[in-house]
Amino acid sequence: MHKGGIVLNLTIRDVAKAANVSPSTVSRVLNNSSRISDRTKKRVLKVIEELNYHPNNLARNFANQNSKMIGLIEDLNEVEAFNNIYFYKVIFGLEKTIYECGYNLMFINYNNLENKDIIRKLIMEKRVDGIIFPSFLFNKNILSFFRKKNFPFVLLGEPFEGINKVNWVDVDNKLAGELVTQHLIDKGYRKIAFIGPSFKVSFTYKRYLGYKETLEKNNFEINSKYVLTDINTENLAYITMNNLLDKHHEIDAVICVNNLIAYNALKVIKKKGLDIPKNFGIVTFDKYPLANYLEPKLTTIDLDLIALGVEAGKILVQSMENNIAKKQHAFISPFLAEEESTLRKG
Amino acid sequence: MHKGGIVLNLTIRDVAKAANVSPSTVSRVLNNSSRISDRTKKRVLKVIEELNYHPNNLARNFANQNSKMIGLIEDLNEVEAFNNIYFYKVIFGLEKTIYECGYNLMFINYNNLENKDIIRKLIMEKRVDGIIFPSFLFNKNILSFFRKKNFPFVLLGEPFEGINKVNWVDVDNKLAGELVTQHLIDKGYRKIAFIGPSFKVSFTYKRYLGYKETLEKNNFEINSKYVLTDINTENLAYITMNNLLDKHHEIDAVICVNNLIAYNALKVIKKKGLDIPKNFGIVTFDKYPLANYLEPKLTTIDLDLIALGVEAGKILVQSMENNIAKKQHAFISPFLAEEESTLRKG
DNA sequence: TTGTACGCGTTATCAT
DNA sequence: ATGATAACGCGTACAA
Repeated sequence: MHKGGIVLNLTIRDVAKAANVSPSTVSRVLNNSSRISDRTKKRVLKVIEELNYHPNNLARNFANQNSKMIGLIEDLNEVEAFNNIYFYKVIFGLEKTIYECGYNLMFINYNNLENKDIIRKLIMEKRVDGIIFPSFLFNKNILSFFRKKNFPFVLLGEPFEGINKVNWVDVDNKLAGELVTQHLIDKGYRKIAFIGPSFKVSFTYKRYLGYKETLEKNNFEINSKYVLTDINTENLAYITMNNLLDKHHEIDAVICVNNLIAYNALKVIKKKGLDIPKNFGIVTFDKYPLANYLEPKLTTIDLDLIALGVEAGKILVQSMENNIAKKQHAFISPFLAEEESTLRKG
Repeated sequence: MHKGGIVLNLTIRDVAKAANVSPSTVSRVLNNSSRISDRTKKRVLKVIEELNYHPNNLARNFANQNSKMIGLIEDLNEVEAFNNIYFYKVIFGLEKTIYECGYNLMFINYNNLENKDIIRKLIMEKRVDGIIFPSFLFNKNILSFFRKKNFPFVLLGEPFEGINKVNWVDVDNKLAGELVTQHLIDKGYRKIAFIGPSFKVSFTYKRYLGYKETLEKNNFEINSKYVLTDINTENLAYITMNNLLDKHHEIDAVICVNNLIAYNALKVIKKKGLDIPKNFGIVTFDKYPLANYLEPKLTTIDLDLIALGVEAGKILVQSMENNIAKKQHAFISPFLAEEESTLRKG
């Protein structure tokens, strides 16, 4: 296609002309919309093929006033390379799911932004048709904005408030805490410690709740001295575990909320000469990256984070296309993966 | 804004009316384009603020015939959770860089696609303004397509052919091999083995080249029996290392091309009772995820993969905006991070 | 079933 | 420095 010497892109009109139909017919074929005779449809398709015509997505989006794009906001930073497993799996599952539904994924790192009002911007400027973001960015203010706009979104992580008013997905961390605690009890461990970051980190608190309730259910005494939180550096994990074992020789198992804490706790346990799993049990959550590469390999509660991404995508697409008011949430079930660190007779 | 009872979005015309200027003036303010009187500019800006007007990005993209979107194609699969570190850092650096230049990132997982002709599709349909993809997807066919379209792109990884005809970024793997080999030599290790995946995996071969040339430079004999490749499972790594040490007691150091091979090699070395670092040295590439969490901690050649993403973004944006014919490439320099596994007097 | 005509919101060109 | 007007390519209401 040339006009005045400048190469132009093929349009729906060019196809129409070549196929001896009107532009709207071509459009209908493209969107395989209602009632087109098979004969013309085939003819048009053939011309499209011959001319190597590709619809201009910019024009389509404009005409439809949608972007066919789903925004994913994450908060990645440079140092925490260990977060990446979470990110990697969620984005894997999410992209796959939405792509199959005809959407593309736009990724935005909150951490890199100077303008923190990104959510409003994306929506007001019609850059995305739906949006997924971590629940820590959610609040009443944002909620009323979404309400007013009637804009579809899904939170990654159960929000602190309004859990029935919005779509969200999360790992069932309480269940994870229950599973791991019951496992230790079944294996005959009796004095079980719990060590993790701050309770403000929601999965820490949830896992703790599972721990606590399972102890209660089994009529175990709950000793607050066995519960250590606010462990946010590797060094602190080491020191804390060391103090704990010095003070409480009766402790015979520990639940570590993350791989890094487990790594350091394990170091302490080995240094003290305790025999794992015979005299001491240790467990953690999430298999990657370390749990299976320590000596001994750690029993973990493994989390299907790909499924988390898949669910987020499904819920979002559903609420975009059906425009349903009913809010959904998905709890991904964790599962026990027993390894050497608790492998003894119950 | 209402028309016939339906809520419409604010347009540039509404702003124009309210500010008593023409739509084109508003447009000029929005794009802070040439010569607008400060007075009108301020007035328009004030109205935009008051009305809470946001430009419709779909219309903008349509009018400009660009998407302000950069496509990143990666090939992630479900199982290889260890590859993700690479992915995480590259996307971090890339997104940051292009966002600052006014572009958004669209992420596509090649692995999830049934239609493998994604690159052409993205470009023909004008879904992206520039594209970044792994060099294994690159070939003559694709090259001629890009040439014809004059479309900007950057390869992740040095391509096998046409290295001066296209933009690409890569880690300087040959240098990495040199650094690590020279380090071992400086530390007094004399019989150095090399163990990795297939030479078809380009970084394996490059690291090997660095190893080989450094041995030559130091007048060390090159023994092909010390070079073991095609190690693509953990089990194979273990067996191969075991055989190697059984046959060649004189070996006193090993270079492991990745963390997983290093993990298994280390197991063998320890099982054989060799004293690290005193009598045996072991090194690997990339710090994450395992190198610093093994006993002993491994000396590594660390790779700044964030910088890789940053460079890819810079080169792409440059070639999009300047439309320069000159092809660029960036080699990211690796650096030695000495740890316990080679920590002895040279 | 197919064709005609117009509108989507912005930017660019050409006036003034 | 600002305004009027014509694209940009597609989808769709309405007509036939």
